[in-house]
Amino acid sequence: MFSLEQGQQSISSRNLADFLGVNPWQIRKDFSYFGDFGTRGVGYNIEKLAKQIKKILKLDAIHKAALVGVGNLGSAVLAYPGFRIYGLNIAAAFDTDSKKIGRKIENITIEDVSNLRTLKKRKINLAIITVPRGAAQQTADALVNAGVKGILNFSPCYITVPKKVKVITIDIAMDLARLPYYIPAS
Amino acid sequence: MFSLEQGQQSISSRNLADFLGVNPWQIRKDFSYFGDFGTRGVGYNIEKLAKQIKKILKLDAIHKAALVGVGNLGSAVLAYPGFRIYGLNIAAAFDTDSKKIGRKIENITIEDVSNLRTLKKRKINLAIITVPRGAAQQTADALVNAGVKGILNFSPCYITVPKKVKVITIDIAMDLARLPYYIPAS
DNA sequence: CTATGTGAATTTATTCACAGCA
DNA sequence: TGCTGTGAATAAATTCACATAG
Repeated sequence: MFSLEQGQQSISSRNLADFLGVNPWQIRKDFSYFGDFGTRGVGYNIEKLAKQIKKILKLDAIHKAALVGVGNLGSAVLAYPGFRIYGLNIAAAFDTDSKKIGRKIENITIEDVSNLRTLKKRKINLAIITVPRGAAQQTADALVNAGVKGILNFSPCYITVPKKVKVITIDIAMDLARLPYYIPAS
Repeated sequence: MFSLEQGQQSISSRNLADFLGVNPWQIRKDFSYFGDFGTRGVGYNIEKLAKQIKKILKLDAIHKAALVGVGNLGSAVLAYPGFRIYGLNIAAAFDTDSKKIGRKIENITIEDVSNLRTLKKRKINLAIITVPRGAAQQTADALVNAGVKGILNFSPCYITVPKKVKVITIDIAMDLARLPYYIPAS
């Protein structure tokens, strides 16, 4: 179905399509919308392709993010591997619990939420909300005030922000709820 | 923009559309594909509508799920509110750590992963994987063996399963990486 | 000869406009 | 009159076919 040797320079639309489970012409059409970065008769240079895609997705620069709420979920997110390959860097963590403040987790010192207003100065404009549901909105308000432009929200609730701010909400229960749809009736 | 009184019986396609941020005719067209469950001149009976949607999404029955890996992330998922409204019930938790086995968390006793094979007997066919990346594939294999039909995977890696099994992977880093795309260059 | 890039053909989705029912 | 449900019109996405570059 799919073969790609270690150290290979290029990949064809067919190889990519097989790997992703789509058609070759979809790959080619989609790429062509952003310019022609393939070589006829050969395929797509892997390094060049990765660079192009990162530029298109605006992942060609380092982005710093803050995390608010260092409970179980927050700790898990801080320990989550793989942020780096997207150019992401969790640069600060905040909580309200005085027992946690000052402690270090994953090399990051937990700060009091009152320090959130320093985010703009520190050029952090992404944030992750992992606080209890009841505190989500006020946390979002504080983040927006601190100049944050994008929020990843793990609280199972709607939060209201100015429309210049982008919010992505991850509702674990909703994701789990999608599964039964694909399962044939027993 | 949107008004809906407490205790109201029906909702119009316009109200729903405003609330969801889409057009009224989208609502009507989409619903019509599944039959006509609205009343002309009035709107959609809320209770009936909810029941229909639950049936379409196969959420009209209780689904039991198991969680494997009771670390920070697993504990957070067990404590996550809101599973019930989707008819979901996390009925079992598993780990390999003998220090955790037997302990109770959120009223669920943590079992040894060797007990996974009992899932079929217990009619649990959904599972959540919150184990470290290196253990994800073998966990998935054990789950498939135990008759699990749907897996929600929080490990940032591809897992291979028979195609009759549905996997939804949540990669927190990838979700965070989506945000910069929406943020105007500073 | 191989694999891209792209117009043209086809299919699918969205939007509109209004007939029909409460 | 008000709002749904749906055929028709429009727009968008997908698929095809092939000229073209390496």
